[in-house]
Amino acid sequence: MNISDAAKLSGLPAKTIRYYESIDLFGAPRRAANGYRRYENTDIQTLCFLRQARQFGFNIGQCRLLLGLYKNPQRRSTEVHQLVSDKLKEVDAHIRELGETRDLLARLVGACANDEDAECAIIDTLAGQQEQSQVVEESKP
Amino acid sequence: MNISDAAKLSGLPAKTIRYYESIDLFGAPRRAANGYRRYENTDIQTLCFLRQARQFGFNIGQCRLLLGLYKNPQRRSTEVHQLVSDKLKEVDAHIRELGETRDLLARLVGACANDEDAECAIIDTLAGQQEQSQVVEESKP
DNA sequence: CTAAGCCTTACAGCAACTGTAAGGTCAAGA
DNA sequence: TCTTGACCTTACAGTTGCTGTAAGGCTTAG
Repeated sequence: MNISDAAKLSGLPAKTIRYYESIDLFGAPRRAANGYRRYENTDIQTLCFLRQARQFGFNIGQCRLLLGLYKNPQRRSTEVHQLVSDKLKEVDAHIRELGETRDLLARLVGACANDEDAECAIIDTLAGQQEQSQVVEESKP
Repeated sequence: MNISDAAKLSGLPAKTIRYYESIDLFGAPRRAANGYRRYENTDIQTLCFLRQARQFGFNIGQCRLLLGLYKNPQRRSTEVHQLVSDKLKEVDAHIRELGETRDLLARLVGACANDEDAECAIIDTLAGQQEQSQVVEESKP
């Protein structure tokens, strides 16, 4: 099948499939006489694997590792487990971080008068110079 | 003061300050005779504002808007409120999305035997072809 | 014959920086 | 005075994971 069929079946844009080929994430398929890429059903499996892994937040390097395990019949499931639980920790950390940002934003929203006045607690907070402990002298007055 | 002082005081890398100048987010400061950028204390306020806004997840475009409001004494706090509560909604949506990913990952981790065997529920799940409803015929068999 | 709809490559662009190279400036110490 | 090191400058490339665009070739239906 041609690349657009592979795209439909895998759920990845054709452009992305070519991109994965260009970075050697997905092996180059054989070509038809006219130069068109020809994909097999097994290629679709692999492309789906990549789409899913990306959807789960694995970056390209991690996808490469996962794909190596996927293709390796001698893999041990504990290796896969390790990769995925590391990613889980990563996502958890990200969620916590975002949660803190969320709370700070909520506090800002709550503090703002939300009226026609120029005075604004949000602006005041954003302009706060947390990093500045003292005023520095001009290098050359 | 020179750019490295401004960097220390604002908490932004000097490189980032130059970058903000290059994209017209932060106005170019006057130059000393030797060509060095000279920053005033009021510049530090603005740079801190930008650092904080970026930390809160506002992108450069949104920072531009916020900065406009910051610098405009005729602003109405409701405009600021709008921007920030929009961002809050954005962050909430992002957190929900990540939460779903987290749950799916946790399910994967739970399903994996985590042993020396090659059989792995994670690999099986990732290879699942959700998008594929039927096998497509070869375009040219 | 032509028009649409595929396919190909190559290059540019996105966000928001960060790294590197190549060179100018400045203050302190031997 | 020379030199060393820490600044500063610009310009360009690289990062991540694609996506858009251009320019052209192939294929198929009418």
